[in-house]
Amino acid sequence: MGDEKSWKALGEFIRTQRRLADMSLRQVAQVAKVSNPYLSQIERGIYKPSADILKGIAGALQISAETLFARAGLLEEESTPPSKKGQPMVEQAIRTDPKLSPDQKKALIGVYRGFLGN
Amino acid sequence: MGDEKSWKALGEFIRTQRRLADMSLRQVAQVAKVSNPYLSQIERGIYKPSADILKGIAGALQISAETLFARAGLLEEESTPPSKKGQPMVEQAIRTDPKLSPDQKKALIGVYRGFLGN
DNA sequence: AGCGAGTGCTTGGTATACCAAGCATGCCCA
DNA sequence: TGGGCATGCTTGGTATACCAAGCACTCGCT
Repeated sequence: MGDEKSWKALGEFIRTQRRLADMSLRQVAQVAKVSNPYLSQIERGIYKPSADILKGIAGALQISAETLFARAGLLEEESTPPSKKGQPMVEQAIRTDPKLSPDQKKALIGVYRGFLGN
Repeated sequence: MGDEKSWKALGEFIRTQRRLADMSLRQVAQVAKVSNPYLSQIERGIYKPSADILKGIAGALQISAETLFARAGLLEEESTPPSKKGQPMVEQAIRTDPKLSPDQKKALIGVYRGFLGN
């Protein structure tokens, strides 16, 4: 059922985030309350973590659980309830901010997109 | 880790929703691609369904997966109380962006304020 | 009554999520 | 050179999520 691929990608995403936060396997594992080998295996896509494990990992990495769920393909929707559908709120707000120069806007949006994991 | 109580409540919620949709265990189970005994046990709080099972059940009951995840206590409630007027649009948008971690939000806002200061 | 089809539940078993202990390698400092 | 100490990984085992088969019951129908 699980698409295999999603899980693999999820693992890589987690590893990336962990390295980005400059933390070791054991550090994250301890905070997330899982064993370090298991975390390792998750990162390599060998096992599919259950939901509460995912939540723990998200907490340890200080990223939102929703993000991980979405990455794992467990949430169908990109929650885009209000306003504009094509563009995220943040980008829209940045673009329309009169106090920012064009270069600054570009930089900010760049950082923002970087954070989203792309 | 899982609060026991949440899982019990989740099960009752699922059963309620199922009855409300006037469906039998087997019907929902088939659509959700789980066995009917297992679904029964989930409804009685005996087992904690994994995330993809939850997603399947949500689909079968035509309710959003997010709702179930929230019920299961897997998503911390975002509860974005809207609009503070004194705050710039950009900061507000950043703070309420579900895809950003707290640290990332802090960083982004930091960059933004830095730009305004120069 | 008797049966057929519906309901939810119990039970034995299998697959897999998850862990404790330990291995292998690399880095630092005496 | 060699012993701590950190890193990520392997392995054997346990707990539990999940299923197939079947039980006990109820409700219409004839």
